[in-house]
Amino acid sequence: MSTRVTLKTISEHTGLSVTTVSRALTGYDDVAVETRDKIMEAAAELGYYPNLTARQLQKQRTDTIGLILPTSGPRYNDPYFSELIAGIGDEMADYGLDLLLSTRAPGSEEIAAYRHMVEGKRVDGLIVVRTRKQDERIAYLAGTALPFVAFGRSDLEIDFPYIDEDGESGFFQLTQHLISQGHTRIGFISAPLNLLFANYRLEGYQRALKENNIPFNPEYVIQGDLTRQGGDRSTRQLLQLSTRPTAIIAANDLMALSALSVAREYGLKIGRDISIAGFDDVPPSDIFSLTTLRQPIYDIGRLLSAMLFKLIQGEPLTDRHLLLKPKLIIRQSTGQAPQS
Amino acid sequence: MSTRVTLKTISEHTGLSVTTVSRALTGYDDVAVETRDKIMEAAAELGYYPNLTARQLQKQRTDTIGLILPTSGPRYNDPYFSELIAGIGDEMADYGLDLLLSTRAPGSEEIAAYRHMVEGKRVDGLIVVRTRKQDERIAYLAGTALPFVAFGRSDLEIDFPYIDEDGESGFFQLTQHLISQGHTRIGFISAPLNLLFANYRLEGYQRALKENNIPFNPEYVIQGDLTRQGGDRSTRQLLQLSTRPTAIIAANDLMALSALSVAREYGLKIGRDISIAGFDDVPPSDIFSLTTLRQPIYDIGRLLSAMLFKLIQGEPLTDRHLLLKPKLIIRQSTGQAPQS
DNA sequence: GTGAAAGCGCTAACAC
DNA sequence: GTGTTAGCGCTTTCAC
Repeated sequence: MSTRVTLKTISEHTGLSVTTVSRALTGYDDVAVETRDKIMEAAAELGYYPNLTARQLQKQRTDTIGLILPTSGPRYNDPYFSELIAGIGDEMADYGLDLLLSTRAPGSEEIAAYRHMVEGKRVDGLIVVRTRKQDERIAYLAGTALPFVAFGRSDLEIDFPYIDEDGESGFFQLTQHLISQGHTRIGFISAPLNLLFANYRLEGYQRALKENNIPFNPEYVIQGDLTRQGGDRSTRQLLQLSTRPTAIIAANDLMALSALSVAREYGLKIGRDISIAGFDDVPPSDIFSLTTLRQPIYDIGRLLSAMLFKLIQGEPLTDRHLLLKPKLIIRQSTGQAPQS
Repeated sequence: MSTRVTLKTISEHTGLSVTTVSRALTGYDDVAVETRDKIMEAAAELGYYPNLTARQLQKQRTDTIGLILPTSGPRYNDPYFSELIAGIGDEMADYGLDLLLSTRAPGSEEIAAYRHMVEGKRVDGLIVVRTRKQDERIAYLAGTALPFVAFGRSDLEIDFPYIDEDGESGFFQLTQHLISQGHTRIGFISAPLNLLFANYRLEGYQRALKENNIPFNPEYVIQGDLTRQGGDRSTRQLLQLSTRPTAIIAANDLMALSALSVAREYGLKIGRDISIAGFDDVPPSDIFSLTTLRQPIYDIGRLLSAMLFKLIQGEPLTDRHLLLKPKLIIRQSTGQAPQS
């Protein structure tokens, strides 16, 4: 059964040249109707399917885009990437493009994976996610002819197409909301500051404090690592302070959910004794009435793909830079500040 | 800059034939040391990187494995797949294999995606996840020469390599545990029964009831859909019964977490008024002290990949079938059955 | 409308 | 040791 069926096979079966077979199958219209029918029939009968690798080599196009996920440690810990992949995958499927995916921890191996895809000519374009300070991936890709889009801005002096959520505005809004509920001691569990979005979120928080003349207390800012464990640790640190915060904002939902749990353990009633909020609105967050900023990750995946597809097609982009406003979702985990 | 550097380029620069260049670069030892050095140098200088597509065509090997995720609807909703992808991606990276990923809802499009990968010769092997009743993917692949492994067993009369968790034993254990705590009215939020694992889990639950002479009450079994929303709906249905269950088991954590939240809404104290348990032990579950069965999804991803790699290499498998025992993790969400 | 020839970039068999 | 030739399976001129 595994006798390979190629154009040649069909050519031999029909007595027509490989060229004609190719043209008939590709749907060219300069082929006589009856030859086409004959070829189609033979192809169906033989179970022909084009060898995509051969086609790629010939066309110098892979119809594939690349995505390299920056992992960290054995556990992945974030529904975030699931959503993103689904968005990208679904959109790419609409365009008939495949997705080549790798997982690699930041570092030299990661760049090697990029080189592998780019210089090995395995993809027509790339999506970079979770941009970092002085992002080497961006720097590398910018020196390349390959189209790419990023989820996240950059501090490099390079112009490239991206989509980002406006974390500054989001966390400003959220902090502002908490302040309006009487909170002045607001803890902040940050993401690692080498991730660019972490900085924006922190800035939004700081701006809100400033505009409300609330002094910035460095003790209230803890650098978490976006994981459950990090959220747990950071929350404990905050709750052990002599004057503990009445509210805690975490840079992502996963850490906020951890905070929820730790606070309960401390006997605090969520939304009354302490307010807690996050960022992302990932699936389990609504279950726990977590106040958060909604970031439509699935849709962002689709948008990124749509942008990249246009770039690959050589079409102009209407917007090279898209800054999405996250939506504040107020739930039960935040409330009036306690009278202290 | 984008002048393609191929073997030919190096050949011209060094005055050596393409063949020799190829051999030197691939590390054959039948090349004179000085020619090799000369070639290496030229390659480095020119920034040569092999065209992987060309190599694939020639070697009839793609060094790529495929994974098609069965998605359903716009939201993906499950940290489960993130973990799995990380496991697969990390292991494949160790083998130097790439991962070609698609997302497709079950149906004809899905099979088309499989055909695309298989018959288009895009991959050397495939991983099938979440097996279903009369799984057409398995049936299709079994009729193919391509190596594949599955996460999940099958009800088809086909022998194929798989890894599965023993959901029957897991849910038997869990149900048994609840019964030993005095529960006799135990609700069960099932996964869709076309998913094979759903049946095993249900059977484990039923066996535990039977062995303890507790009559099976069909009203207590609701078919959920593994999502947050499904868990919510199903829980409400259970809690509205005239004699409501004192415990609820859900086929996955996401639904169990929903149940937790709904029960709270009903004013029930978790672990006292009602016991709730799930399956998976995904990241947020420990935060909410959910009793559950731990399934090491990341590791399963690695194991699946290791198996597939062996198959591709033509090495024999030590175990064609691996049935993992999930580990019962007892947390605060379950406790003694209330009196009454 | 159809076919012959060339070539995408690589590796492998076989000379020399 | 190195080069020549052939070929992986496809598409694309360019004749006829």
